[in-house]
Amino acid sequence: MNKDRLDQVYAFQLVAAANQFKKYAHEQLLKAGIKISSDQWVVLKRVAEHEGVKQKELADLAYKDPASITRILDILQRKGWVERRPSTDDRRAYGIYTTQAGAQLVEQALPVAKAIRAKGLEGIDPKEAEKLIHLLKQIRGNLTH
Amino acid sequence: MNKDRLDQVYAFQLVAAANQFKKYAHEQLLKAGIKISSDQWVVLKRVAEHEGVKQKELADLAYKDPASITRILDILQRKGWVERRPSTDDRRAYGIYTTQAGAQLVEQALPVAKAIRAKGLEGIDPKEAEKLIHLLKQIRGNLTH
DNA sequence: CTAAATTTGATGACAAATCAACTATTGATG
DNA sequence: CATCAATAGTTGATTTGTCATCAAATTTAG
Repeated sequence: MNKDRLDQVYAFQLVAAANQFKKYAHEQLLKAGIKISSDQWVVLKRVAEHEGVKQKELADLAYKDPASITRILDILQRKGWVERRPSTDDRRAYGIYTTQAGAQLVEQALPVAKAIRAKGLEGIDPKEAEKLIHLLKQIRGNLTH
Repeated sequence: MNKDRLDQVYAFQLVAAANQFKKYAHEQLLKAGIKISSDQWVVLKRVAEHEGVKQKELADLAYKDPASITRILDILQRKGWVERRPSTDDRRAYGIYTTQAGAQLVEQALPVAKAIRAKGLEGIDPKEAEKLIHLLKQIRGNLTH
């Protein structure tokens, strides 16, 4: 009757589910012939949705640290999926753009990403899924100063 | 009205909430004078609950990779909180035990850990929290072969 | 306009996750 | 019993997250 049993602690399930999601996503994308990680995908997708976005904005959009963005962009650039173009109005900043290959890859990966998300929600009522999103947002808010 | 907007995609919120939890926990534990990460805490707590546990069992209990367990135990050992004692019945394996300092630290950190979890659930109905745990388990199950 | 404060991005250090390769030991099978 | 597969743990490589620090550029104040 130990209330602290780890498998009943939400935080534990939260971290475990997040890890499993990343793992499954990476694996499924690989299986589809797309060598991209879950985090790289999030960033690439955001770039595709906001061509010319600055790294700082990207960090906000993806809820990631600017340092993480720097490194993920390094990888995406190395793979030839995005470009950094010097910003005209601010010489400290870059505008980030997808390359043709990057845009193509986004189109190719979109249905896979959708299938991955659907797989996670199998057997879960859409209403419940809505509630889940709301709860996750609230938790994150509670823990953010 | 884009249903795919990232902030509405559960996986995105899942990962963001998990990261935020780790971050907040680390920060609060530090503020309480306890230099331990969220992941180290999970492992240390499990060791305290299962003195003499083997690393493989620990990996299962904590939903972590054996390689992660090895490295986290290295740190916990370096900090003087756990011991690896050669297993008598299997010369490949170790029994993991908390040291006196480790056991003390668990006692000291327990209320802090509890407070951290409570903070995350502020304003959330306990029934909802139950549901959250269930949903997270189901998602993890859906994505696990 | 100049000096101070802020912002953007990069980098190094550390922790952690994943995968693959490796050693040592154990267990099973012919 | 000898061999061979499975298991426990370690290690290296790569990616990501967080923090702290830094340089360069911009903005704000005096």
